[in-house]
Amino acid sequence: MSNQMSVTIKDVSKDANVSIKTVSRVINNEVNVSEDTKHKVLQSIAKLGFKPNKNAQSLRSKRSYMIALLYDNPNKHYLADIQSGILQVCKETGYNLVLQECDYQNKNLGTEIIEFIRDFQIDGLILTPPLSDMDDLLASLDNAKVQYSIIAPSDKRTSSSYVSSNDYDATYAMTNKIISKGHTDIGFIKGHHKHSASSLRYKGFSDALVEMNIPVKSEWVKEGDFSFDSGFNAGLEILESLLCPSVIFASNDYMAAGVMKAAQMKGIKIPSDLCIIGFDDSPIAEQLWPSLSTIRQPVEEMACHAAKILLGTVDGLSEKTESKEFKSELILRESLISLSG
Amino acid sequence: MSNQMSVTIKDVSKDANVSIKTVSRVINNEVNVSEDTKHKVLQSIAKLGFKPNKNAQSLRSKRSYMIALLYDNPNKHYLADIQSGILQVCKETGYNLVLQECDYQNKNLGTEIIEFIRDFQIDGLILTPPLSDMDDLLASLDNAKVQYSIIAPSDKRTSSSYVSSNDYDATYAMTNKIISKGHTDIGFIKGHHKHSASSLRYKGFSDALVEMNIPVKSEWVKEGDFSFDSGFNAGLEILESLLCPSVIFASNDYMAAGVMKAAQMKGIKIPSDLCIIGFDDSPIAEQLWPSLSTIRQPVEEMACHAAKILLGTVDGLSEKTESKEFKSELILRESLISLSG
DNA sequence: GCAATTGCTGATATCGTTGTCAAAGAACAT
DNA sequence: ATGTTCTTTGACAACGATATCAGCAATTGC
Repeated sequence: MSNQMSVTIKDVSKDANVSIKTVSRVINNEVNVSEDTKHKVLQSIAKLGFKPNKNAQSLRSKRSYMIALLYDNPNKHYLADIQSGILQVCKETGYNLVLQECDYQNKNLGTEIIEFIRDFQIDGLILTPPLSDMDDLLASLDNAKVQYSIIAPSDKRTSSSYVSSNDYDATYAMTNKIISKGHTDIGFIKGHHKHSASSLRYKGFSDALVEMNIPVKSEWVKEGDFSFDSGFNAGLEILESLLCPSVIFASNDYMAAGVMKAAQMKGIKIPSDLCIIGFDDSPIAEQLWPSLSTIRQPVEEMACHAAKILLGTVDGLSEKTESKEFKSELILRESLISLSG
Repeated sequence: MSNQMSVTIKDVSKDANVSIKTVSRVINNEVNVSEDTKHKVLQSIAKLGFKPNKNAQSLRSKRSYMIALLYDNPNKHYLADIQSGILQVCKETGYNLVLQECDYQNKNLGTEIIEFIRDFQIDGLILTPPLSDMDDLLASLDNAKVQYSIIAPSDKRTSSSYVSSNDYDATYAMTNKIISKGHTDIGFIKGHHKHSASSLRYKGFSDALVEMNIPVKSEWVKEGDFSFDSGFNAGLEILESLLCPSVIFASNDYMAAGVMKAAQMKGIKIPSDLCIIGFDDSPIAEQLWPSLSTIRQPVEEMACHAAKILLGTVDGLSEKTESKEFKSELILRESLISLSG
């Protein structure tokens, strides 16, 4: 039978025959509590099944034990992975996650976020692209002394706390892999221009080409926005050129899937007539036929790390965690083959 | 410049020259406050930019202004839609959403959920399938007097608060549509057996066949678990039968996509050799080639409604919202054509 | 040996609300 | 005029934790 009334710090203090302050000290792992009393208190806590009341803690200590995830990203798989990474850490540390969808085009975004934090006394934020790419936003957060950690490609180092991915290196490596298979006619579909990942991925691609003395053909380079439709349209455009490339490298898997559909509709055989490469290793990459060669970033792990960083600075109890760059992995599947003839 | 210290009810009471209790009354829309004082207080609130402190409110009133979404569902698009529906309502009402991933096989699930609610003083729950299908879980929640609303197929009426979908009618209608195109050899892939939607969808299918005097061929009926892989495997099995059906109807789009890949790998042309039908209208349905005929449920709207129902019972301020059944819509795309010959 | 420091503990104020209860005045009934 | 009810209001306690500060004992320094 569970009691209607919940156990409070007062009950524990009575049971353990100490003051409530001492119980509080034990809960918060403060120094200067003798081993004896600590043990006594912990026993009473376990015996009574005491759990501190979050609201009372928050009210008094001005901390909410809540962190918020800010996002403006249509990719639901990406977001879901981010969420589960953060939730893992939250579960361990007793924090709670609040979701906040933002509009990156909103002029008052900074103000609204700071207001949101004040209203709910949010302890810290985790920002994902493209929000993590907005320097002015980060500046206002810094200015308001808001704690946050960001998940972003490797060129963003404005924040002291970040988790980054090596987008440049990844596309550079993949492009070399493509070239090593004998291809020289390679198209590219860029991502949304507001994401810093977009330019980094393109730069990795073009640098690799240039380094091998392969010219970048501008009619084979299109700009998408990471959506399936934009990939589909860009794919159609490229495939209507007089001369078609033998490979199209899209900046994410959804756009790559769009290219694949466009090619299939035009009767172009994949991979014999056209190879397609994506980025992200979304579930769809494996589900397409032929399956998509792509690049995997450990998104969930990155989110996990971002949460640890944030809680390390926000929560005195947790240990500090360092910023870190995560490495991507090339995933080679059916959609990329050696150039025949 | 925003003040470091935030404005409290005390500041408002001083400014409006009333007691703090009267301010509290105005905030909470209590009766028996004269129009004059109410107006005065509201003006002071606006002037000072006062926002009640959630933690203090929660501590005193024993309500957290947080609701939780419980789920155990691998379909990320579905979850994302559910989330955004709930978040819309939360934003309007000032509530907050907490995510809680559950394991439906966990023997102690009921106990753990009740503990979770007690710890965080969660005001109410929203349950999604398959959790919303677990009668024993719902019973323990009822028993613990936990407020919740459920999103589930139409046969679940244990809770007084539910949002339901007409899965039976939808597959029944789609099956008739298939038959009207001249098909009689129709395979079916069931969903995960723990979801009540699975049996309802199958029943809608088989009832429609039986009613038209078309026998259900058991070698063309397989059980999947809503995942792409399970659809792929079930598809392979069916397509290796001596006699292949001219249509395969899968209980969701991911399984349908699996079937499509299996067929394409075996060189079976879609839709001329085999038509494929899905369920859910996930984004992938439009992205496949040929695009998938499927059934759309207004998931986001349903979640929105579920949140309104919950807050109607939890929050005295919100108005009560009634339970409701939402209708599905048949989406006909390239993957279904009339039987030729 | 005495002062200064350190380690441990508890009494009490406090966070910002809502709940309880009583009081004052108006309205109405007798 | 008096009693009863209803409306409106405020003083003060309470929610369950942490913060402040003071006190006492044990240790250290000289």
